[in-house]
Amino acid sequence: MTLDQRNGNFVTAPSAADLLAWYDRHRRSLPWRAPAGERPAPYRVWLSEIMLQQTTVAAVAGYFVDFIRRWPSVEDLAAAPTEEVMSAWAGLGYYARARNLHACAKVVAEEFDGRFPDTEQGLRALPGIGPYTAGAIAAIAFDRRAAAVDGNVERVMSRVFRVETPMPQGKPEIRARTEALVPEDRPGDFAQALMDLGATICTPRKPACALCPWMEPCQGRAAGVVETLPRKAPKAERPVKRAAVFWAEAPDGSVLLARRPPKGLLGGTEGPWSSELTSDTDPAEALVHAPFPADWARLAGTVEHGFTHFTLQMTVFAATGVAAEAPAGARWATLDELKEAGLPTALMKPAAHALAALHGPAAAKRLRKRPK
DNA sequence: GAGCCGTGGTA
DNA sequence: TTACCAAGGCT
Repeated sequence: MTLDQRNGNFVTAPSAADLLAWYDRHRRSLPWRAPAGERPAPYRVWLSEIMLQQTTVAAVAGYFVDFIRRWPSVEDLAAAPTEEVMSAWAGLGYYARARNLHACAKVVAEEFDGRFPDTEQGLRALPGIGPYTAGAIAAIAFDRRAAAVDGNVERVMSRVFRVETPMPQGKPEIRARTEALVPEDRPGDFAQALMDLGATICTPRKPACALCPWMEPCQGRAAGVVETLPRKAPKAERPVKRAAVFWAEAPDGSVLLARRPPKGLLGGTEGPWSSELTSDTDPAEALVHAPFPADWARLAGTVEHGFTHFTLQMTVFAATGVAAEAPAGARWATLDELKEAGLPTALMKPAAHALAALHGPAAAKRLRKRPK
């Protein structure tokens, strides 16, 4: 028991044992998790943790199974062409993760003989692995006494300890609080238990406090401020930017696909030719950005896509029966090849828009991803 | 440290 | 519809 100076309440500390007991009864079964009491393969832990960065469990599950089936080991993944990895990742978002994933696989396969480092510090040095992911892999795959502080843990800890300092200023305190709680025994289960608690009980809205193993010691609940935590500064509003997308079809029905530069927005992905997506392009002056001269027709309507920091409004220009060389960095591809290439959602939208306009809605539907 | 970097689900 | 947000990392 300690005294909370802010309100004079006596509070008991949350215990790892209580959380682990709850976890033993309520742990989620997930594709990357080993059965209770077993340690999952580091490759699977790493792959899942990268995919789960800022991405929901539901979105990741299918991709994880696909990747494991296609590349069962880190050596297999390292040996794959980068283009294939990018295609397999298409639709998951944050494409720098896919580039770093492949780079990391190569380092592990070629320099570490296929074995992941088993310490936070060693893991932290690999591409795509930051403080959170290093802690998660060290704890889950190697049972190291490491804290894995993600958005879930931030929420749980800010509530249990009533940390009212706004993020990100409050992060250091939350990390310290978490590290102090990690048990010597079962640190990997502790990390996963904390995430399960955040995902299923201590949710952003309407947390199920009555079911929480830490209801008793929760200071946020005692103060009646649970749902207001963690505190965050208001986000800046998203500007709208305009771009032109050029859908070109050759006489044989193949379409023009361009590979985007490796860094920046949608870096390394393929899609229809377009003006620079991050600059604001007036559709009335868009034709200067076309891949080649042609009889470009502006299609009716626009296509919108929301990114984290801006909304993109795309005007689609189409040309059919085009007999032209593909510009450098681009190629003519059949629609089957386009599906194989995998387009980011932002560019799948204008592609579907063009197909629907030129060939009817049925043609656009064929673009949709099918379960393998 | 703050901006950049996707996507789909939810209320 | 808008707004928030989900197992963050890089620059």
